[in-house]
Amino acid sequence: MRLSRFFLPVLREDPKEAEIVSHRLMLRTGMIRQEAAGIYSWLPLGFRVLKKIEAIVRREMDRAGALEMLMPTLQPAELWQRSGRYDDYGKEMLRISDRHERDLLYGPTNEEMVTDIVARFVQSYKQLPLNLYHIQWKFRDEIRPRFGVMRGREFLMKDAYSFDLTREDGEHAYNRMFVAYLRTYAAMGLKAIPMRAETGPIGGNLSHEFLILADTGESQVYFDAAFHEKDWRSFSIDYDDRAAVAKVVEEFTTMYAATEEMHDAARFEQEVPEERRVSGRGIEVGHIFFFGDKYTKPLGAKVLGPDGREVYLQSGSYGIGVSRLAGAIIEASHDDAGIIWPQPVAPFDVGVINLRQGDAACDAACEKLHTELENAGVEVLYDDTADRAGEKFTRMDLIGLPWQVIIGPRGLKEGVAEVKRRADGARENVPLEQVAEWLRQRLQA
RNA sequence: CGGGGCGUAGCGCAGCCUGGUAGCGCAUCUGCUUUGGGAGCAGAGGGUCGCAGGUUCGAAUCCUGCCGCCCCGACCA
Repeated sequence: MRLSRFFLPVLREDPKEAEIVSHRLMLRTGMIRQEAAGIYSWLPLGFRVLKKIEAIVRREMDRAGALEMLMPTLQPAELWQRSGRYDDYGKEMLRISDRHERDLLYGPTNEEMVTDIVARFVQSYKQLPLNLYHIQWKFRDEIRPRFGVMRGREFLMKDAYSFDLTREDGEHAYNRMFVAYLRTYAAMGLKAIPMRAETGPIGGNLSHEFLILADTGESQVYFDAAFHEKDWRSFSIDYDDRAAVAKVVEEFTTMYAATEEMHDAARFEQEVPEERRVSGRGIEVGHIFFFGDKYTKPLGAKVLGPDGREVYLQSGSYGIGVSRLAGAIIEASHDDAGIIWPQPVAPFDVGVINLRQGDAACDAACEKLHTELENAGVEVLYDDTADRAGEKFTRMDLIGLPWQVIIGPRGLKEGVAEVKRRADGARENVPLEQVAEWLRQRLQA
């Protein structure tokens, strides 16, 4: 992609409304544009990140046996009247009426709808287990939207729903999602600590939140430093092996970790040696619930079991804030110069900087590398603009692509390009003809 | 919803107190010179001063009402 043909409206100055770093950087890099309080357009750069996050979430959900579908943003009120939540949900739910004055709502979540689908089509235990998910925009009319996409009113969420015959099966479904979440965050270069959570308006009795640490987090968290020593890399797992899945869950839930609401200071002090007690701020990036028949009962989702008796399904729901993650990742990964994207979610893998646009040798070398990289399947943003060198460096650091290739007359005399790693600023001169392969190897690693 | 603040050019701001018909920096456009960490010179374009009413010869400025946005608190992916 040539920068001259891309849409990258970077702002030179900090927008005054942005208080926290991710919001500021998302606005400055032209990832998003605010349309109303808590409602954003995703411009091309931001949209690429959103798609990357979504792809990782999708891959891990599919891997864990969940099935992707798509439910609408608008839902009939009637469905929610049956579960009793039409009144319970309060003002946070956006209510709409159509031309026939039928009551609709912009979905804040989809338990009712998915349960209704399952109730209609699933009659036998032989059709279980079932886990359906979608990645769809939600609307919650927050009292106070803030911090950009971290607490928007409209936001993109992956929500999965499991349906099983027995409580044991249901808990295994819960555990599968738990493990899938660990893998998902790890694949984005994040450590998300699972913590026991309150169930809120979703209801139920088994629930965990996943939080990543960042100074600007909205939750106060307390946990055992032993979490830092865990192996967070994507580990392989057989999702059908109940014992293996349960073991991973146990491994990540026995150490103390709690948010403010669930924190028990006495227990914390008793279970965790003083030097390992950590407290800090966290951002909630996922929340999973197991709630048994809370929704299946009122919505009539029941099947015949092997014994010929009717039973209500055991279900759970599992959410990941996809759009919030874009902000959360920036909170966890940036420096004074700008964003430092973990490669799996970076909008492009590599930025090529032509220091002397218009110079025949520089143009030729950049064009050639640009083509080589694209042919090799590397996502590259080539700064072919006539801007000055300093502006190009600053802008490239700001948008935070993992790798930069700097090509100018000075290096060309030696037949080299300078390759810079954004994360730590490490630079290396690489012979021009080897740059594409050099990068390809590092991107695969 | 309670408390605080803001709305003037694409962005950041001044002007408002003390009314006289809008200005600065950056950005944008043209030309020339520059070119390895946000260049210089010369010129140019761009504003319903959030909206509505009122006071006045005259309102960005004073008064009233409304709208929008941000920040702090109680709730949430």
